[in-house]
Amino acid sequence: MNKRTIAKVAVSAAIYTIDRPYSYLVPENLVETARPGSRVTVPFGKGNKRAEGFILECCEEEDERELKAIEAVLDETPVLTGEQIKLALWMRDRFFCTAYEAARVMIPSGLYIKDGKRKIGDKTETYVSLAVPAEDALAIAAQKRLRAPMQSEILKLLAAIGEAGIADVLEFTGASRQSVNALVKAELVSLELREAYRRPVKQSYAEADEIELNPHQREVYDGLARLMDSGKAEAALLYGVTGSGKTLIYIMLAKEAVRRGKTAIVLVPEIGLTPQFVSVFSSHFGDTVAVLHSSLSAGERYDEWKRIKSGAVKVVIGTRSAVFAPLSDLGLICIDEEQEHTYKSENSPRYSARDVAKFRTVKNGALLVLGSATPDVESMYSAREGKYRLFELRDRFNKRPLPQVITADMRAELKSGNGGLYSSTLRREMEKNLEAGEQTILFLNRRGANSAVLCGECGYTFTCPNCSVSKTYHSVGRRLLCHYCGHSQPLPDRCPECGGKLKFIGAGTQKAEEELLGIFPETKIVRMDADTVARVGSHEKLLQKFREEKIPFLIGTQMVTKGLDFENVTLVGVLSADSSLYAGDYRARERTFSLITQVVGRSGRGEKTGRAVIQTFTPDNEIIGLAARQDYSGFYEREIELRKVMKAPPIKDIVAVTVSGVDEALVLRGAVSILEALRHYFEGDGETVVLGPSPAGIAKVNNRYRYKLTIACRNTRQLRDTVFHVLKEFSNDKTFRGLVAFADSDPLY
DNA sequence: AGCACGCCGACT
DNA sequence: GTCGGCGTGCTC
Repeated sequence: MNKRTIAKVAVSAAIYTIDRPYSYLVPENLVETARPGSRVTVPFGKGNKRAEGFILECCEEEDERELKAIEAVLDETPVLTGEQIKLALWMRDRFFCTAYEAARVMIPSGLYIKDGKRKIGDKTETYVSLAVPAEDALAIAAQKRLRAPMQSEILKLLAAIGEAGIADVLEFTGASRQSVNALVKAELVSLELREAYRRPVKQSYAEADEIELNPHQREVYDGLARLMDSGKAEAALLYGVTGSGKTLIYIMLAKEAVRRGKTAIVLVPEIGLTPQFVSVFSSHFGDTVAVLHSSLSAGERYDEWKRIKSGAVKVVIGTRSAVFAPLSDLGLICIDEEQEHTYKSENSPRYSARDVAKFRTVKNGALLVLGSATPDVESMYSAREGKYRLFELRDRFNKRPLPQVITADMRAELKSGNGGLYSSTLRREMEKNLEAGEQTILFLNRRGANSAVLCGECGYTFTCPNCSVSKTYHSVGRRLLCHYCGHSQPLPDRCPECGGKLKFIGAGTQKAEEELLGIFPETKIVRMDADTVARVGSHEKLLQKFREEKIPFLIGTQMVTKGLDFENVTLVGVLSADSSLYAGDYRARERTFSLITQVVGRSGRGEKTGRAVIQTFTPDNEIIGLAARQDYSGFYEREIELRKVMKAPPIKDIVAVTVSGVDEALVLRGAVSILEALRHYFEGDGETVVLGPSPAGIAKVNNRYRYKLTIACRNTRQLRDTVFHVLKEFSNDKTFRGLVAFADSDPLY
């Protein structure tokens, strides 16, 4: 019997219900390069279609089984680390995805193959260095001063700094490439072609002063830093009101991790927050900071990833997927605003960055810090149960008092004949601010920033022909498009039904701006929505304008709630506090509380005390009252009681199963069949409840109807195995041919 | 999912 | 006789 080298491969063509490590023969000539973590191409299925895969494991086997062979190895060195391979297999079990899908989110798309060639090439740069000792170089420089002044300058520069990129050398000395060539010929300097990195971060940053923590921050920092001593994995919830200095704690902890030869990841909830984090971290960590998020160009992302893998990076900052950064010796992961739903992926792999972070910190004996001003009820519950260490920062920076909050009753406004967006209370406060030359932020509690279009005469709306949603208007190219399937059409001049005039609705920022101009005709306003952001290029630029030109008003949706730190903002207006309250899911109250609390915290971050006006039609609503008082613990106590009654998380876990297909009746029958199968398996276990089917939040996407089942359970290995089993049986059931079913742990809705 | 194998009806 | 319909079952 002969010994063969076998590779276990995660294959791209394997769908969820048939996914497992597939064994392939490693041909003699590939034994050297086929290593765990490398990508390969393999034949798969009856037609031996070419598929891509990741090698999970290599082993020697005495086996007679007829095996197919690996076709080609795509990487000279493995793209996945050993830890990432383990993580991919864990994600497969935990998030109902294939190992290939899990592995694929860990590597930059720039690595992907097109027409047999990599899309993104490696960038190289020529480096110049001295070929002789520095003293000799200086002596020669002195000789050459008159005959070859440029060469002389280059030698002096290199004697001072050792080596530099050729572009920098030429720019700094004003020399031309000929001078460098002459020096090379004279064997005084040498050239070297080196891999260069496309950097998304500007290279120059002022070095920061030492951070000085106040006694309270110091105490919290010491407690957290002590957790790093144990060498065991630890998880902590850092609960600190807005402006209490959580970012300083992250920086200090990252410094401590680096001092111990470890590395750190800092996650932020949205791209808009990365620039300010990157700039403050760069001023402390210089070039050893890398940034990862989805709006980097493919080249930048690829290069940051390479730089991280090379070991040159100590601190990675980024959004959700940055949790996969291939850092070795990970010592710390901080997740800022940990309650944000953006940490959960809505498409496969449907992972939660918090859970992935937990996995990685446990595997590395590292520290996990979840930071928030309004922690997720589930995280606070874990902290109170002793699963996380709890740390609190109670004081705002410089002991600034919290803003004074006024609730404006919009019912009363309506009765007294004010049907507009601004209450008399808010108008009065805005007037005061205008007079005092102070700035105001107005927050519209709406999701997203795009607007829908309807006919002002017959009420015709533009709905997507494939999905059950309204199309949104994009000023770029003046088109209407569907966010779910991408269906797009030019905006007609008139209503296609009655020829009436079209009206823009939606986020309402435009309307809020118009009405505000009606009240203060002379004033300047910065409006932040998809339209204006697209026009100026980035929302950074709009904020800069607001800050630098001291524009009196900033109007926006959720993008104004986070991270903005403007000293001169002393008033915040929440125009419609109620609108997120009645979404119907168990997280609606939590989202509303968190949103209002955060936006109110934007006020009064400088010397002057801030004010906030919360406008509501339900001033007696408990959540609005609690947010107005910034009373998180009051909110938590009530909410946890409700969750106990509702058997919602954290008391129970939720796993959702979604069934989709073109034929709505069949989808419904399929969902019922899964429901019955699940109930059959969970019969008599006393804690698992299966509810549904109900139409999904967006009932139709891409002409496919979607129905959902909700399993309230303990999300254990055994439970997930059962769900997997039921989904597998379902996919084998011919009566439901054409339907697709998938499961999601802790879905958003 | 995607593909081949296989067993029944209308064609040269 | 044979081309091709899509029902069935497997994927190293």
